[in-house]
Amino acid sequence: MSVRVRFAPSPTGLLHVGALRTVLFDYLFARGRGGVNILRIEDTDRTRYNPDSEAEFVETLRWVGIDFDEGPHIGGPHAPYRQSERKEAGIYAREIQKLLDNGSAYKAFDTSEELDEMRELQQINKMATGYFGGKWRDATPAEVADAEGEGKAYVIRLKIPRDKTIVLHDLIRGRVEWDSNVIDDPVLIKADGMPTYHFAAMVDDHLMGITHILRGEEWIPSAPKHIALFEAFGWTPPIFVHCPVIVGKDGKKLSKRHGATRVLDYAAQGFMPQSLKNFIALIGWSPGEDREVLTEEELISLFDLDRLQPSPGRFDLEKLQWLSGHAIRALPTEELLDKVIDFVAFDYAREFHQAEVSEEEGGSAEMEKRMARWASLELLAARAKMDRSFALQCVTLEQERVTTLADFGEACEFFLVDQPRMDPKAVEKWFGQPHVPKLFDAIVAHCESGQDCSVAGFEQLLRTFQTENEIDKLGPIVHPTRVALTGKTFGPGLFELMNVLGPARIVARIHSAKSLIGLN
RNA sequence: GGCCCGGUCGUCUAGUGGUUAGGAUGCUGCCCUUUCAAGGCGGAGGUCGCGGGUUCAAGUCCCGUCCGGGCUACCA
Repeated sequence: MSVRVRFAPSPTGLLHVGALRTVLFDYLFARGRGGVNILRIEDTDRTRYNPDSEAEFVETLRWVGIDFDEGPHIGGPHAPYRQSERKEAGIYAREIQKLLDNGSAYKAFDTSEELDEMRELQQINKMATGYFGGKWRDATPAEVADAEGEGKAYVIRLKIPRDKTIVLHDLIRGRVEWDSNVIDDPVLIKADGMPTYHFAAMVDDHLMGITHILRGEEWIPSAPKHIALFEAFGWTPPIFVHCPVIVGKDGKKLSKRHGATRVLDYAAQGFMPQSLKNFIALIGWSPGEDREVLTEEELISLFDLDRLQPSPGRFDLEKLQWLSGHAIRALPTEELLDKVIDFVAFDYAREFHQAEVSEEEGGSAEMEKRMARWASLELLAARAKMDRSFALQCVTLEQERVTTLADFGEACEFFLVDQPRMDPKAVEKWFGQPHVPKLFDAIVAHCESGQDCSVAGFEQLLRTFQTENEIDKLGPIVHPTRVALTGKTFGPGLFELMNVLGPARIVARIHSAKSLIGLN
């Protein structure tokens, strides 16, 4: 039987990294087995419905490079793929009738006040809370008819069999069992006629021929209800795969406190999809053989449900950063520049860098940083348009020094502006030495006299200056020059950087450096 | 409270009765070098949550225990 899996988010908000991991596994598993990957929207809760959510899912998944074979956006043999539409099509009404007819579901007319009261009583008596029958599980047809006649609202519940052992065979955790007497009767159809998750998801999984249900481990406690439901229908359940969750640094559920949770925020911060996928896949799964840096193809061919781990994993941003830097270094420079240009054209990245930043994420200081970063990124993209080969040289020189696409703006900034921002500490440290004025003059003279401005030419210039002035190390020559030209004490090789900058910019910068120390 | 899941260096992990418990990240030292990176080579970091058992032999099997997490809605 060929593999059919589904990602079934409920459209209540953003697509976060925890959910991404589940879809990633779906996708990797389906693609590696020549299977089918399905997107289904579980919009059965009208109160929490968010109309922008589905577009967010589709957009995010497209960015990350996870595609589907069937779904609301592309159709398919089991359409519709939105549960609200499936409800309108009468699918759930048809299926629930089967259960009502065979006696495994019943109508319950309890009011929410009555249910609250029941739970309160159960808590006081330290009993398990839940609906274990009430007066409606075994009500006579006459009682039900009366209540319906009075026009009372009702829900339809599943009649969980009593005195049985319900067994879950989970692919990751093995056999898990429950005494059916501790499982309460779940609502299948709400009073408004909408199905609950329990009902809609399982009915759809069966109807759509889903072979493996991949979902978060928070679903384990409701698995017995789902198994009982399949039994009530007489259907064979799919294989359950309860994936471990991703948690924050403190072992608690991932939240804003731990950094970005929205997948698109990682896109906006300049991480490339492949790095994110590589990183996320490695939480809870490993290919063995100590392999970690994997291409898309390797991920797909190596991925296997058998190697999933049961324990929750923490989200380690530093490892993502390493993977990201690694991916950037592996890219041919032409391609890398294109990615940077695309990144600057990416609407959400711009919005992210220009948006208000909440206090817990760093407040106005962080916001200023982001805006500055974005400004320098736009400068780079603009330059690339006018003079691609210049931008390419800048990117090449910074390639091994950055971890995300977003880092290129700041890294390349000194190449792009008229006058770089000077680090006052660097100025103080390196401009005071006695040979510096003479050094600056030598550089200006070299540039103005049209001498060799290749990498080797600049190297020779500075090395000659060193020997002529009997300075025992190259550092005292390189550092002041670097500060004068870039404003910083770190960056690409000086000779390479001078070569890219060219004589005109060098002369201008040396002049302003001189005026900074009162020499002009 | 009840039910369920989990527990190997800080973190991600390899490991399915016999290994000096391996790799990666992070930290750190050295090399390279004009700086910062990158790269190369090292180092520290683990009483495999704890206690019992089974066994010649236990991270691996069994029991107990502790800690962490989840669920306990007409949310998903």
